Amino acid sequence: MKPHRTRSDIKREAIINAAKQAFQTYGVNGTTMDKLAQVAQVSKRTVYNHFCTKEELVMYLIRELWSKTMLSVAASYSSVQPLQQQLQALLRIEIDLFTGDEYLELARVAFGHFFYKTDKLRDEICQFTAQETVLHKWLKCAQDDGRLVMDDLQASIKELGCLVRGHCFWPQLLKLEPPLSEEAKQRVAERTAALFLSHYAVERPE
Amino acid sequence: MKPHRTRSDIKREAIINAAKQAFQTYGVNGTTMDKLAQVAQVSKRTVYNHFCTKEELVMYLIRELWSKTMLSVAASYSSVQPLQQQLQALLRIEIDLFTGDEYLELARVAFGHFFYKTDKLRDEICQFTAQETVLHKWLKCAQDDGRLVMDDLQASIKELGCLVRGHCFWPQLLKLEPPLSEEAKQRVAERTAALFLSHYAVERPE
DNA sequence: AAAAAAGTAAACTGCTTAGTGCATTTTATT
DNA sequence: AATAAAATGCACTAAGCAGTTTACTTTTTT
Repeated sequence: MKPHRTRSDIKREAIINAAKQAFQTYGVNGTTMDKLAQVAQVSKRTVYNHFCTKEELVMYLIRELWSKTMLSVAASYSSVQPLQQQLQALLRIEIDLFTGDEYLELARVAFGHFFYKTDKLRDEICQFTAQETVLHKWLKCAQDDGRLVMDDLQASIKELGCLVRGHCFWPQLLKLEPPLSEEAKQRVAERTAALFLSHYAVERPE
Repeated sequence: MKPHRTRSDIKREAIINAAKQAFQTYGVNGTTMDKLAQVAQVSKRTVYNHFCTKEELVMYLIRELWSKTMLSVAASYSSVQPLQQQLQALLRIEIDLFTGDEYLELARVAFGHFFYKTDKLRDEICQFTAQETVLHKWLKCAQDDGRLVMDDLQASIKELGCLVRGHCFWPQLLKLEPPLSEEAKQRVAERTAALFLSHYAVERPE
């Protein structure tokens, strides 16, 4: 069945796209509703017909993009595959998530908007942090299987997170460094897995 | 010789302190010049007598605090001390720098101000990044001494930086996590050094 | 074709804020 | 004590911006 995109739908989409782009480029405060309407090729009144206030538009964007980005991935531990190979693949998934345009743009809008409203930011972030469990589960399985020995699982997870985000998220969030190339992503996954495993993996000729 | 702090000096200092605090709390945009004058217990006109524009005040603060923060530390490699001990101490210095109130507050003001002016941010940051050489030098010495083997020195430095900043800078910058306690700082230094060395240090009974 | 729903343009309200002008008072210098 | 320098209070300008109102046109639905 055809969605039958009405004019209203088209206008709405134009507004959302314009907002996404403008917020990401100029920030929420730097984007006036007049400017936004102009970019969206839409009357300002139409913007207000779809979103009662600017804040509502901002929150809609953040939540909507967020849920789109958060398609959680399934991955499971294998007791036969080499750890390096498995961990590397897992990290690669995480890296791809962070380096995705959608994710980074969203993060920029959200952090820019919430930079001085840190309470709200925490609230919003709490609602999704539950997804961080893939790595967690895998590490636990590997530990139970006796192939990893970690005295403090939480700390080890954090170490992985720091390495990944430090390479492909924080510098890009502030545009201090350009986005990683495909090779660079792969390199980060490899090196990070190797570094991590050489500390936590038990010695065993494979 | 006595500095002879005139009233003018006192007022100026009050302005600077008020700005430091207000910018850090409410952000540059969230701090009006009227509010600032009120906090500083000073006439708004006096603020403008000391700083022609708000922007000038912002940039003064950032540059001034920056140079204060950047008292570079001296540290040298020893071929007899255990690597873990040396690296741990070096990391601890770095951690202390990042977790210092001055540094964090400055970073918040700067990032908040430059979040959507990334070109200017890069320009400003370029002028000080030369200081990142302490770790660099140490790693090179250890490598030349044959006790570390790193295929890519730059990448290894980055790994250390990710681990340190990921633990004690980024989350605190956005107030997603509270500042580290003294024990926590020590723990991060220990764990990070251990993780790093177990990958890059050559086997040798000490 | 008529009615309802949505969009448009432009002027307008109300509020905030950076920065100024000026007459007056306070502090520092000679 | 006289003069210069800095600080003050307060009204003011000019600009920007979220959100509204109005009178009118286009699209969708029935």
